[in-house]
Amino acid sequence: MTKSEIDNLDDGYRWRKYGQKAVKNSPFPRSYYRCTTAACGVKKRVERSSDDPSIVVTTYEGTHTHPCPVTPRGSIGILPETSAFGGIAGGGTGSIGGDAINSPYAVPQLHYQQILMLQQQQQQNPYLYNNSTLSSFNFRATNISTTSTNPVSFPNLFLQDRRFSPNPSALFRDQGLLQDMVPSQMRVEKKEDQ
DNA sequence: CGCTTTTGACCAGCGC
DNA sequence: GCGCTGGTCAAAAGCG
Repeated sequence: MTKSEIDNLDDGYRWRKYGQKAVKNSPFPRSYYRCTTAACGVKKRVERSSDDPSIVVTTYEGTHTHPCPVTPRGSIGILPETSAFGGIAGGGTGSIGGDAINSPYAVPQLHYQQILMLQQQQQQNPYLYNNSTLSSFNFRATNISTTSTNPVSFPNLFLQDRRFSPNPSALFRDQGLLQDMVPSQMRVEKKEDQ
């Protein structure tokens, strides 16, 4: 679970969307993605939480059989092995089964990408953010990696959602959502199962 | 031209 | 068996 107004979180892998469905208990559609790398059948589902639209629930299914690629579509997608999250990019991400959202591996990647996107958004829409919100992200980001030049094309991400949210700009208007984006609260730890 | 996204159709599982 | 729901397919369109 990741707190973000952006659905299409870039976790460093390349995904191809193969379906989208409206789900029963949510006004938001669920999107289905497959890893584009040949011989890697990892899938992920992306949906928005019904009771908190600012939360994106990403469910990974399967394990990547390849290292995290450098995505040619403008995102570096690389999480250094020496990062605070330690060796995530080595390929052992995700977990099989419905509880993949609780994977201790997948979540930090999303978190990292979010930081990069937030930095980008601040550059494009500085007036939307207060200083305290972004300063914490900048701090975390520089601690994670110094190569965080990730030109995520976030306007396109909103185009994707446009059909399903009558007024997407409302998400931006509501500064409260962004102010809630505290890094330590981005991931919902739910450790159990087995 | 190749790759990705969109989107309606199709299919399988499940509850009644 | 039927309807509902979630997941996948595949053709068409879009994009760089």
